[in-house]
Amino acid sequence: MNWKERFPQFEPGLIELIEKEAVQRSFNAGDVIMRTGQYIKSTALVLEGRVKIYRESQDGGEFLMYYLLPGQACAVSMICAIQTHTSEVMAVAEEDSEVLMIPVHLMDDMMNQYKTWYQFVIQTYRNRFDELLSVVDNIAFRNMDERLEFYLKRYAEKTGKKSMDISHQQIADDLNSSREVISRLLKKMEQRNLVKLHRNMIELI
Amino acid sequence: MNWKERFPQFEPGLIELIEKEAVQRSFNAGDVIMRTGQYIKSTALVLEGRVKIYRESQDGGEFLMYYLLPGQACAVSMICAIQTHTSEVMAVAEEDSEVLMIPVHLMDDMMNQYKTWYQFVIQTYRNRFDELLSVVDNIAFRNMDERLEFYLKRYAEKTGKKSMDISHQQIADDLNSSREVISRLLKKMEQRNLVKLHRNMIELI
DNA sequence: TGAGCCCTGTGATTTCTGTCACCCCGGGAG
DNA sequence: CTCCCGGGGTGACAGAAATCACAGGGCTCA
Repeated sequence: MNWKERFPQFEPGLIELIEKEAVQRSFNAGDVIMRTGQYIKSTALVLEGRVKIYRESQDGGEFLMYYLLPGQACAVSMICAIQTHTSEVMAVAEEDSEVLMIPVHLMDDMMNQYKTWYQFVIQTYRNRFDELLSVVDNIAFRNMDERLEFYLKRYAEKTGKKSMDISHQQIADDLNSSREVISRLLKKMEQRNLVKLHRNMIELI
Repeated sequence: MNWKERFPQFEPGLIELIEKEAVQRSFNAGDVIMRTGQYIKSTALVLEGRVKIYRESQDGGEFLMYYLLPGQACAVSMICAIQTHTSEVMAVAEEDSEVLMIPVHLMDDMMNQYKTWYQFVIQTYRNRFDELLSVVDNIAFRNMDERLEFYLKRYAEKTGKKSMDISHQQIADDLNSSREVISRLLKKMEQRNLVKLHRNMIELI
């Protein structure tokens, strides 16, 4: 699929520029696209697949913030890009993914010259900010059982599937919890007839 | 103090427009500037004082996100403004404050016509996003004792004072915790010689 | 076929936090 | 001055979650 179809709103001049300067890269499921502390050289637009953005703590903990789907971009990479910062988050391909990498040194001009670009950037900030807000809500106000339900619901939404191929351990990592806790809570959900548990797979009901 | 001195970066045309269309309002300490669920009619720029932005849960819990100081603006009000949404956060004056209210229907044109304005908006998004990230870090990875230390440090930074006039109950509210827990943790901090406790006042060391 | 690994279930224990109960103290209102 | 109220200290307890320990089952690979 041609990348332009993912971003039909972009104006011709912008498309030309991207065509000339950006690089399209493929990642396999599990590949790290951007690492915490890494110097950012490009802004990433997702074309295909699914990218997971999460935060890392000093002592090895992880915490999932949100997913990027085709047509979306990483707000953090834009933020850091403009300031020539290092990344504050990890980006990992959760499925095989196609990503368009736009060199950061172009950002300033693109913002100035292409209205459709800065609209896209603003839109991106807004969406990520909103998602971050709901994430804050969850960890600030909710117990693990409710957070788990939210997690599963969101996962199903993003993948569009009712059955998710994921282990309890992975969920625990994403929620910065532990496997046993997740297992127990899932068991309870199964008893409430909300899910059906299988090996490496959870079915939503 | 004239509001223009708070925003020296704004270009002449923008200043004129704001002069003509915006309204300056005064709030006393404790006044609610924006309520959760309220329809947003203006974007707020802080001129004087200190404004607290926090999230509310359905069941009465609060959770402090960050402070706005003079020269800063509420990213959330911009987000909602552009989409003509309702507010997702509370904004309360923590000190007597002066706020410039810019009607939301102007936002689109301002973004298009005034470069200094959209730079300001982008900057605002970036800063708030960054703050939100560090907030997420704290609640996701840290225990209450570390969150408390972070809270006190930030409070001292924002006010520029080493002694803060605040009750344990207020801190507990901001952290969505309870008074007893905060009291105990503060006691421990006092034993570690990090603070000195007084009635309605905490001294940082 | 057997070894090793990962996934899952489950009990026991511990730590952290929230909640309840009750205390004292200081300061302002009457 | 006394009363009352909000601020703060503290113990006891409850519940959530993390941690430890261990067992069984399935899958892969030699």
